[in-house]
Amino acid sequence: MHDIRAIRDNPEAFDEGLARRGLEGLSSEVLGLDEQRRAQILLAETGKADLNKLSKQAGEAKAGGDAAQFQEISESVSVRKSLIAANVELAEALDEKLRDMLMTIPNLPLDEVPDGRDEADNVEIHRWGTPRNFNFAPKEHFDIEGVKPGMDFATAAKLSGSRFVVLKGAVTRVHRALAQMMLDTHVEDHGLTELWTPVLVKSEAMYGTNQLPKFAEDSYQTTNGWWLIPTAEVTLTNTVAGEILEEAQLPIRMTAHTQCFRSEAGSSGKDTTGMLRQHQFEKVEMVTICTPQTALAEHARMTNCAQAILEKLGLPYRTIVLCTGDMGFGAQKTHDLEVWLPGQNKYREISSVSTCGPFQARRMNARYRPRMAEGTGKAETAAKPEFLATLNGSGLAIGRCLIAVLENGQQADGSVELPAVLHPYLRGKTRISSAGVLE
RNA sequence: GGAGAGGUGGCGGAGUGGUCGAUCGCGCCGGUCUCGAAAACCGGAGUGGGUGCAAGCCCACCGUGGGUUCGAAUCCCACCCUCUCCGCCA
Repeated sequence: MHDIRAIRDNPEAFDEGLARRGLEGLSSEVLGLDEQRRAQILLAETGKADLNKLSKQAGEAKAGGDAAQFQEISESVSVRKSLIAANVELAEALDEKLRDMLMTIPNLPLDEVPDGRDEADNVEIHRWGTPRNFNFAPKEHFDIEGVKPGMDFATAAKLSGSRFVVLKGAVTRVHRALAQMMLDTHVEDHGLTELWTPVLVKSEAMYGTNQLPKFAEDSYQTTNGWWLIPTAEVTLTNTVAGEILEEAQLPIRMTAHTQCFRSEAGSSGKDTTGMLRQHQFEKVEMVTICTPQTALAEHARMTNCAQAILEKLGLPYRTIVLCTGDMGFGAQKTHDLEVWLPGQNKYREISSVSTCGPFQARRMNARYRPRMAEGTGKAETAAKPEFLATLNGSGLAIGRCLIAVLENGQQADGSVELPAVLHPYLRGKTRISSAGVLE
């Protein structure tokens, strides 16, 4: 959510930011509403101040035993009350209207983010690994002989419909090994704290991380009002909602392995075969809570954490900066990691790492108390709470990572050689045979 | 699901109709003392909003939403949440 003061102070910058995202300027609309709202607040509060004064006088009259005076004041109060109530109601309505408007306006891109309309304008900033030279035509994951017995879309369709999968045998072991390897790496090599969280959350949490109010149709809701999280960003980030942290506690770097649920409402027809795009999938998520000043450094760090996983797996990838027109709603800057999928002969998104600045924190009312500079301890310099910065990134999407491992490791005979880093997690097994057996 | 207790400022914990935005303790900040620190003592400090060049003034906030009253943290109603015990259960 945007800070109305910032818009008031610099409406041009606000509109320029929106323009960079390909959106119409909204400052005049927002500020017009803000002005109305403030005028109404003034009206309502003046009325309330009046009433408060009269109440006090009534109390004094009563204490002084002046019944006539008390009677007169009481009556004058009741006459004014309804008018003031109407003013208060209108003020609240305008306040809510402004808040609702601010809630649906996306975050502004940082200066350094490249301008552009869509994914064609994204900029590659890093490339690692060389796609293997296959001496045969590499297949997509669901067509590889050794994978077929372990990836059952027909049975999943019977149970749940399209965009679901049943994994069996060797493939489940690899899937599970990937999750463990990612978590262990983040915890031990990268110093993140592992959390295990609910996947059912209240609406407030979904508001905090921008899924609501604008993107309700992308997620699932239970009959009693809980939402199924589309990503652990929701639970991890909202752990600090409503809190005031001490600067010394920062940064807080978290990771969690969870199920994720997405309706994929806007993507019918896209990636319909295979398990690239599912309604239910697993992901290891990373979230950092820090000061706005350190957010960019943390963003770079988090990108490295995600890249490290792909490098450990020996999977070729590239990292791109999303252009202004392709960034998600809450992001100030986003890196996407794209892994090489030989079956598709393409790089495909496997991780998205974003800094939101104080945008989500403002929604969540998540703040920190800045450390005071030494020797400046006057009362007026006492540290006021400020909004935190929040960052999130996949580290990584496990299903997509599984696909990448299978496609990149496939052999001419339909077997799959698995990355060495996974062998310990497979009790020394190194490959899936063309018959689908882990050996 | 049943019974009970409770939700107050950064934390702990008072407060049961009118200078209570809230006693007190801890923690925090400044000062005195000290070579320096600790202790002790003195002083300061809630959050959000409106208004004003500013000093300041005003409004709201004691889980949430209603109600009673001239006036509510305090009384009434509904809801939410937490904790304890019992039951059931992975």
